[in-house]
Amino acid sequence: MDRRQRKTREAIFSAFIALLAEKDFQQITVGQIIDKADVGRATFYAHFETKDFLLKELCKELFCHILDAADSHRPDHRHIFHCDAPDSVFLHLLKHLQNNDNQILQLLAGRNNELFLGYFKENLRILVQSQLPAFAARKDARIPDSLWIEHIASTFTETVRWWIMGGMTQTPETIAEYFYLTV
Amino acid sequence: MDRRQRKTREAIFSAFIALLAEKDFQQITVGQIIDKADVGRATFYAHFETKDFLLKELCKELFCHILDAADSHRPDHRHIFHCDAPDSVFLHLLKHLQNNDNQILQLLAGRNNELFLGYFKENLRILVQSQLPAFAARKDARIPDSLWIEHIASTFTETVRWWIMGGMTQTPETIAEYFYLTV
DNA sequence: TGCCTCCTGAACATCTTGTTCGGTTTTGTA
DNA sequence: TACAAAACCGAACAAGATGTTCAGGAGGCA
Repeated sequence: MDRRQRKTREAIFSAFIALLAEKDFQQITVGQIIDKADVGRATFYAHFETKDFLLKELCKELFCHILDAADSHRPDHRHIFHCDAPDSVFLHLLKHLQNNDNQILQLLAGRNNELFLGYFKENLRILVQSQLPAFAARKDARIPDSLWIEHIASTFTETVRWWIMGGMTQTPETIAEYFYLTV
Repeated sequence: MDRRQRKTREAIFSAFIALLAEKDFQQITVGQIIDKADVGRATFYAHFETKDFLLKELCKELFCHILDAADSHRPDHRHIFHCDAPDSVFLHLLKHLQNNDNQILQLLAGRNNELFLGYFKENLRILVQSQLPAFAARKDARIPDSLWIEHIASTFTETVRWWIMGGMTQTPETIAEYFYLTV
């Protein structure tokens, strides 16, 4: 990719993230984004079809990355936190969050948290599916599988929301404990 | 309230609900609402400050009503379903939903489900708080109270979402059982 | 150097919002 | 029935956002 394209794209993303931290997504205008990013109007539309597409691309960059990273099938990544036990993937994820990878915290804690927590959960579902055996012991046989997956994914998401909204005063280990106690 | 005011208000609500069933909230314009409601533009703004306020008022009408109705402190309502046990409030609520009070189902199942499920959960929190004793037995002492409330409210909301999205093929009793098994 | 791609910035038509106002209809009441 | 108050109409309006276009300038790459 051309260096100019890369720089423009990054400038837009960066401006967008800054604006998302201070006002509602719906109230952000393309004019504000290009002002902050210091790019031409036509340039913006050359990169992103619309404001919603920009959001979608941003989410892709953020969550696909962090959740791919949490995927236990990638040993090159796992050793960073020395997590070997198969059921510590969620703890791993919490540590990533605390580390504030990609400024994801500002977005999950900011004015648009609902938006991003929604995307977060959406991507989480895949991870949960691969981790299902770890929860088999707690599952009552009467509960349908699809509901069980939803339940685990939303319990984790809501626990993370609670953690962030409360100022993240607990350690990732404590939050992971809460998660395993509630699910 | 003047009969004209009532009719106008109802026409706007009705048109709004119809539009919400077929397109995203953000894509609905005031022009479309007043066309469908057959009401003048100035009239709309005399009733609702803005489109967002209209949404808020609609939610108030829908959820405050259904959740007030579910409140066990109102015996005049409870006897409809003969629910005497204090822990059957949630089952009561599910029956209300199945009954499709106020066309609430179309909204919870339609294109804007996230929006309404958010409001639903918001109002649910108060109900959960009053029902906490019923869940005391399942609560591990290490879990903070505020997280516990969030967990119960979101588990119920997510169970309802799963129910509705799946076409509501189960009975309210089954869903209530799932809820008590997962929470 | 030279070509090609990308960016610029201003102009533009179009749409949406929320307000205003003179005139008309409806309502509740005397 | 008649009347005053209220609610509604609808057209017009300013302000602002969206997405497109285009001629010209600047930067990257070989």
